[in-house]
Order: sequence, then C-alpha cells, then structure tokens
Amino acid sequence: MSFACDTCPVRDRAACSVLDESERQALAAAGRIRDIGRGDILFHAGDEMTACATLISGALKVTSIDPDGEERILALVHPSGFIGEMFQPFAQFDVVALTDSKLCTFSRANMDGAIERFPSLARALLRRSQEDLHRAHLLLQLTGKHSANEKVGSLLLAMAQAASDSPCHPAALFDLPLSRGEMANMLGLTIETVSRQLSRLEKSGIIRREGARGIALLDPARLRLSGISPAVGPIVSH
Amino acid sequence: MSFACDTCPVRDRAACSVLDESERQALAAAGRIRDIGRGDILFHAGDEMTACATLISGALKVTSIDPDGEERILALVHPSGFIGEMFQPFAQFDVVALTDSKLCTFSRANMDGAIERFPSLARALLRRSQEDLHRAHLLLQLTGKHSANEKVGSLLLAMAQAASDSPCHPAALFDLPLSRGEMANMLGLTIETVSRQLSRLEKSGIIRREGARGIALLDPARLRLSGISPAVGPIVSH
DNA sequence: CGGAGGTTTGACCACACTCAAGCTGCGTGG
DNA sequence: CCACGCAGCTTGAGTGTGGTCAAACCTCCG
Repeated sequence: MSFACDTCPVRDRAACSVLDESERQALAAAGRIRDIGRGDILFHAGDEMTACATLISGALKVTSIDPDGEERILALVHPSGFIGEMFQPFAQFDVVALTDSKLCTFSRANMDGAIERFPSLARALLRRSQEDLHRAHLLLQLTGKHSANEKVGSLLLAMAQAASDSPCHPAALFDLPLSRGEMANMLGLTIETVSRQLSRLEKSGIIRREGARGIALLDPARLRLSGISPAVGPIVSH
Repeated sequence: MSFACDTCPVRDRAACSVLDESERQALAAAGRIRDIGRGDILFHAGDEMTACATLISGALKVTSIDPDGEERILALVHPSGFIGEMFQPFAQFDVVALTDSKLCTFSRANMDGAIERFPSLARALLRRSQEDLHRAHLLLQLTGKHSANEKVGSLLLAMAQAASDSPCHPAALFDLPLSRGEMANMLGLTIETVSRQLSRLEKSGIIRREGARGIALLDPARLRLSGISPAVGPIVSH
C-alpha cells in the first residue's frame, strides 16, 4: 500500500500530503484502492456513511434528488478532492462517477482514528472543507446569474479552467465531463436552452464544438464578456 | 472574560463548547466581545483576514459582489455560528449584520494557536464547516427550483424553522430577518416577484403578512405543498 | 407633517420553458 | 460492411412565467 502512495498522482495535493512519511504509511495501511466505472454510484443518499475517499483520477458529481424526483448537481469532484461527510450518520447526497475513476477509500472508523492521531490531518480536512464551501458559494453565484447566456458562458470558463493544468489559464481545447442535461441541471436551465446558448456562442465565433463533448475555446476574452463573470473560478474540487 | 462565557447564551452550542473548562478559559482570554449594529460590515471582501468570530446573538449575511456590481447572498449566520475563512489570506466575501449583533471575536493568530493546541477544536470546526457546506447545498437546491412559487414557499419554511426554538416545528409567527430585496437575491428572483408570491400565498390563506417583516404561518402544510420541498431544512448556520 | 426607503400592484414584454420533430454519433447484430 | 436502433443533441414554433418599467402605497423617523 505504501507502494501505491509512492506512485500516487495526487500524493502531494491530496489531504494526506500534509502527513510525514511514517504517518502516511500508517494511513495507507488502512486505505484501499478502488476502481469504479462511469455511472457507478459511490455513495447513495440515505445509506449509512461508513466510508470516505480521496479521488485519485476521474471525476465525480455530488447530487441530491429532491422530493419531486428531480436530480440536482451540487458539486463536482476532481482528482485530489476528498469525499465524505465525516459527521453525519447517513449520507445526505448521492455521489456518482462521471467517468471511470480511481479512489483511495477509508473506512469511517479508520479515518476517525487517523484524525484523532494526526492533528495535522484534521487541519488539512478543515482547510479542504472550507475550500469546498467556497466552491459551493461560487456555484451559488453562478446559478444566481440572470441570463442563460451568462450562466453557460461562466460554466464553460470554469470547465476550461478545471481542464487546464496551469491554474490560471483556461484550456483551449477540452472535453466536457458533463452531458447537456447535467450542465442544464447545474445551471437551473433546460437541456434545450443550454444547447441553444452553445449554438449562439459557436455562431458568434467564440467557441467551436467538436462532437458532442468537445469544446474549442476560440476567444476566451469575449466569452468572459458575453458571458460576463471574470472567472467565477474553479467550481470543481481538486 | 471567563465570566462572559459563564453567561454566554451559546456556550453549549458554539464551537468552543467542545473544550473543557480550562481550555475554554485559555481561549476566552484571547477572545473579545464585540457589538455591531444593523448594516455594519464585519468583514469586507479583499481585506486581510485577521480575525474570526462566533456569533452570540443577532444575524449576519455572507455576500459577494459580482463584477457587474450585483450583490449575492451566499449564506445566513445565526447565533452559535462561526465566521472566518481560516486558510485564506484575504476575505473572499462580505459579512454584514442583518440586525444588531453580538460577537465573540478572535485574532487569526490566536485562533490558529488554539487549533494547534486543542485538537478537539479543530475537529469541532471541521464539523461546523461540513455543516456549512451542507447548508450551502440546501440553498443550492432551493435556488435550483423552477417556479418562483416553490422558491418563496421553501424560503419561508426555512425562515420559520430558523425562527423557532424547537428544532423540528416551524414558528407560527415570526419576523423575517431579510428585506424583500434580500429574499429576492437569495432566490435569484426580483423584488416584485417575491412580493407577488407573498400576496398570492396570503390570498390563498396560507400566510398572513403583519407589517413589512412579520409573517403568520396559517397553514404550514399547504405551504409545503404549494411550495413543495418537504423541508429544505434550515439554511441558516447555528 | 413631510420625506425617504421599502413594499405592493399593474401593464407590458422578453426570455426561457414546453412540446415536438429531426439530426448525429455510436454500438449491435445481421 | 451496412442496417438498425437508441440515446443524446440540436433546432423550431408557440406559450407562459417572471422580468422590466412605472406608479401608488405603507411605515417609520426626523
């Protein structure tokens, strides 16, 4: 297991990166690598909350189903992100893989123990949790925008940032991890409206669509203007 | 200062309640009680983040101003709630008093020290932070609802819960801490639409308005139906 | 009493939703 | 290899809800 850590692609970005080598090994002994496929459900709302995990690769969505049966996407999780409601007996939300994903999972009991023993881990998780909160606030800002125009533009920009390695500049060419329906869902719009806005952006030469999921950013500056919102920032957790 | 703790109305709900008596006294020695008036700004986005605080009484709103100058309410804070982005050098958001409020403030340095020395405090803050995150998700659900109808209904219900002492049952008669503009803002609606929905609810006998801020809940059950959303839950932090 | 800020109500209009029809990409099987 | 089917996406036409603009109305305070 310590071998897994040695080659772990998120070893110096994940929560466990704050641990020293011996602490990390102790934690790793309790961790289990798990692979899940696109569409697989990691946690299901209402289930007993017996585990938590760090995402190693892939992408997840956090959703809830409201009473009338509508799904609602609350957050996206990207590699190095941490998933787990440590203080709730039952899961409040569904967590579903958007793409094939690899995780490092821990039983709730083991993680609770680790938090007790390694105060720096508690602080790292606190920091991460506050960052998640910040991202939720950014998403809230996004959904609060009035025009469909701005919403779609801002989301595209956020996805471009997330797809890019360099933290500041958006990727010029990337694949959306979300379907039209999922985008619509996040923005509080309908599939058709999202699709129409993308068409509009393409017609005005700001983007180009490459197949159903691919996006080429031709003119990020105008996206920022037409869609307003100078960088609502990365909405994804990583 | 330890005297202040003895009579503190939130002494067994706030983050510091996890400390034992000697720890609490050590923390209290670093705390300062502060009174602020309605509309006063506690933190201002962009300011250096040199302090954090527990709300003792009153109510706060957390807002951000997006580039086009629109305010957006991201969260409400009620007594025993904790405010402070512990890991950001600069404040990301404004924090403003909705009513006259009393706070127990700590310098950033002191709080960082306390977190180091008292691991249980770090855990308490982590828990609180995850609860805040949960509430942000609930608010996200609320703003995602399609009809203005549902949004206003759900918000009323949430405010009624927050105003009530008993955790489950909504208060039958209470004052809204928010102006129409602030409600509209939270829900992604306009002032006029919020006002119209309230009129509609009043006409159908579900609520009665008492002055500008007062609300009497005549028929919470129908509010829940007409506004749907079986208890989106308390959106306020406490 | 007067003024100001917040609230309510109305008339009108636009933007996004609904419904419905094609279209594209893709995997399966003949 | 093409035919088929399916799911997701795009596009169109018509409607309705909530936005915009504007005026009247409270309520609180000086």
